[in-house]
Amino acid sequence: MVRVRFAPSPTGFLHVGGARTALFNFLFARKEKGKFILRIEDTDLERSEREYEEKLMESLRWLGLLWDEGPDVGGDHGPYRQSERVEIYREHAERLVKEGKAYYVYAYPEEIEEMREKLLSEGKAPHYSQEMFEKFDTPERRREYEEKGLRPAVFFKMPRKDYVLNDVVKGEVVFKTGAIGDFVIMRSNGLPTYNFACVVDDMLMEITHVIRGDDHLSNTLRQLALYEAFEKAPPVFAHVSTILGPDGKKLSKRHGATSVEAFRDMGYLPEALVNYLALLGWSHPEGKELLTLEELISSFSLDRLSPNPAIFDPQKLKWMNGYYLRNMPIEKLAELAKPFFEKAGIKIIDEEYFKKVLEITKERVEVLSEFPEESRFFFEDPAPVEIPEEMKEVFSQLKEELQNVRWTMEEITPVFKKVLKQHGVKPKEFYMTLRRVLTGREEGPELVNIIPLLGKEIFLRRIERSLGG
RNA sequence: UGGGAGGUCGUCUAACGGUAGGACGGCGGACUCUGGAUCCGCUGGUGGAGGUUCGAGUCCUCCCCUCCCAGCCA
Repeated sequence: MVRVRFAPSPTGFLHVGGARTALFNFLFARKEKGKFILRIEDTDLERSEREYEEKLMESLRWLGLLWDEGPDVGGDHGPYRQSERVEIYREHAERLVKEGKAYYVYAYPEEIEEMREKLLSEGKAPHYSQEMFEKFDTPERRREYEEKGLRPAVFFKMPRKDYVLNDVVKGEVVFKTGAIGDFVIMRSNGLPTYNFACVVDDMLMEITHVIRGDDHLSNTLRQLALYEAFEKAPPVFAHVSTILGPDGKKLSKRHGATSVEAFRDMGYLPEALVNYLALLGWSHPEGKELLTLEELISSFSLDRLSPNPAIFDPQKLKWMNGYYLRNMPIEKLAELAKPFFEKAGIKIIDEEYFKKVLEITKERVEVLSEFPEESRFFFEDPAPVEIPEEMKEVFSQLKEELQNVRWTMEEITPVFKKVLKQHGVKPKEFYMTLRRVLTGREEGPELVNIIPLLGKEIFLRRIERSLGG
C-alpha cells in the first residue's frame, strides 16, 4: 500500500510551493488508493508556533487536500508531531552510538562554527570527522555539560563511499565519495536534526514514497546513509522541481502573494489554485489544462513530473480563476462572494436579486474580490452624471415614454430607437451616456442585462437625477 | 572550497532519434454602447560551439547561465 506524507514546519503560512508538494502527494495517494499522511515537523523551537500549525491545516482543508493520518485525526503510527516523538529519536540515536555508527561530541555549537569558518577560509570544504572533536572530550568539559544540564550532540559517522539514488523525477543521481563529512543527528538541546528525524519517522511510519521539493535532493545523500545504518531499505524518492519568482529566484514574499491564505483572501478559488499548481512541473497525458480535482486524481502519475523549475505566473492563475468563477453554479458563487460584499460595506437584502447581479457581472471579474466594485451600482446610486446638452431632450422624452412600458428589453429598445431617430442622435453616443447615468462608469456589463435588472424605478430615478430634476 | 540539479516561444508545458505543437500573455479583427466575457487570426522558442547520425530539442564533448546542499533551520 502506498503511504505518502506532507511534512510542513509550522513556521509560517502554507506557501504555494508547499501546497504544490502536498497536492502531488495527495494526488498520488488517491490515485494509488493509498494513504496521505500529515506530519508536523516542529523541532525548530524558535520559529515553530501552534498558531501556524492550525493555519496550515486550515489551508490544506480549504484546498481540499484532506489527510488520512495526522495530529488531529490520529492514526496507527503516531504521534504525528515531531516534538512529541523525542524519546523515539533519542533511542534510535543511542542505538547508532552503541553500534559505533555515531558518536558524542562535547564541542559547543560556536566552537564548531569556528572550525567551519576556518575550513572555508582555507578554501576547504567544511567536512567534519570524529578526530576533529576529540580534543573537546575532557573530564572538565563533561562535568561542565552535566552542571549546565546539557547533552552532548550526536554526530553520525558518514561512510566515505559513493551513493546512488534512482530518483523518479531526476533519474540516476550519483553522490561521489567525500561529498559530505560527519553530520549532527541529535542537538545538544536534546532535539533531533531534520535529516535524522525525517528518516526515523519515514521508517516508522512506513512511508513508501517521498515526494518533495528538489531543494532536498542533496539532503537525500545523508538520508540514504542513515537508512543504510539502520539496515532498512529507503522509500522511493521523487524530487519535484522548485517554484521560482519572475526573476528566477525562489518564490518569496517580495514577488507578491505566496501563501494559500493570501490567495484565498484575494478571492481566488481552491479549484483554480489546485488546477494551476498541478500544472507547474506536471502535465496531463493529453495536454488538457482545465482539470477538476477528480480529473487530476484519475490522470495523475509520477512519470509525468518534469524536472525543470517553473516560474509562477500570476496572470495564468488569474485567467484560470476567472474561468472557474464563470462556470460555477450560481448558488455556490453567491455564498463565496458574500463575504467580499460585506467587507466592501454592501448589504445584500434580496438573495435572488443578488444572484442575478452576480450572473451578469461574473463576465467581468476574475477574482471574488473584484465583485463589489464591479457591481456596486446595482446596490447604491452612483453620483449623478452630467448629461450633454444635445442629449437632454432625448433623456427627458425617454423618461416620459418609458413610464408606462412593460419593463423588458423587447419593449424598451424600440422606444430607444424611436426617440433617437426623432432627435437624430447616434446610438453610440446615447448608449455611452446612458451607461454613465445608470452605472457611474464607462465600462461594465451589457446594458441589455443591466436595464431589466435595475428595474424601471431605479432607471427613471437615475435619469431624473442626471437631468437635474 | 566540495557535492548535486536544471536550461524548448515573455510564462507554463508537449514532441518513439523522424512535422517543434497546445495554453496563458501580447498584437489585430468580429461581436452595431463599453468591455476584463465569447469567437477568429497573428506574433513568438530548442542557451552557445563542436561531434555522432540519412536525420538531433532528444545521444556525446566543451563552454555559458540559473538553482540547491555542505545551519545544532527545515
